[in-house]
Amino acid sequence: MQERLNTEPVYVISIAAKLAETHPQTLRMYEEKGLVCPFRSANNIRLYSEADIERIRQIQNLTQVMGVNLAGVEVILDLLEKIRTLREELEKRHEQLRQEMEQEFMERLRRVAMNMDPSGGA
Amino acid sequence: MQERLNTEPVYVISIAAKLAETHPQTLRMYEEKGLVCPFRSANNIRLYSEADIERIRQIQNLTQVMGVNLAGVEVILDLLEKIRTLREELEKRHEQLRQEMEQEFMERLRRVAMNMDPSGGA
DNA sequence: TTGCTCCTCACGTCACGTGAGGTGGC
DNA sequence: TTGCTCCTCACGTCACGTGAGGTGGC
Repeated sequence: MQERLNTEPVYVISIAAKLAETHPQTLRMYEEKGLVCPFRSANNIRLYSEADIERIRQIQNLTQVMGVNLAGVEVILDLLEKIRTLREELEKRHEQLRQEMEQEFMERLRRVAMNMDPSGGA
Repeated sequence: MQERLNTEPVYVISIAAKLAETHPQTLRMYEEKGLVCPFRSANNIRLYSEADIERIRQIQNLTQVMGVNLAGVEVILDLLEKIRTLREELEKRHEQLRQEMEQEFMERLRRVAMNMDPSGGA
């Protein structure tokens, strides 16, 4: 439906639980274990964002479908994040290398040109 | 002690269990779940390699220290393997890019030289 | 008042580790 | 025979999910 995830925390716990097809008490447990940390309103009510819901769904998939416990979920989510970071970092390094080599090329080209046409050199 | 891991399967289950500080029955369970698959001798005896022992230690660390269950261990070991592969792959691509750009440089240099010294060109 | 929220306590179920028990081949 | 191996069965413990019970503010 939505083109991008709404990161504004807007869902109270009952709605969040329905959206992620789980139980409010389970969400409170996830928070206690530091797995999903919703915003709190001024009067202490938990408020979940779309991103939170998506994370809850991912956790549900790991626990219910794959049988992973919450200690495992924590490690796995960290590793997935690490993979994402690694990919981005290496993408960046790739681009950086390309630019460095382009610069080196220009430098070498300049030197070669100076050798071939001494009148232009110092 | 050893410089590199011996991949020959040489340890029977009691020795393997002692080396990894666990119990033979636990190793049988790991095998049943497909986590550690030792060789079998002609008379059906399990034989573990150094690499197997190292993997068992890694599993022990995940379960005993970090509290991850075996379903989680399976996912985590897969992800760690994926990270290793990803790193190697991108290392390779990095080197490949370097060579491609070097080739491109030589090509561009050749063209420039032809322009600057028409007598040498066709 | 109704329907939500907050919290804590407790129970059922299941996975994992571990031991026991009985077998068989060097 | 001794000490290993193989296997299966069963129990204790713990984590997780879930419900109940009692509170408080729109």
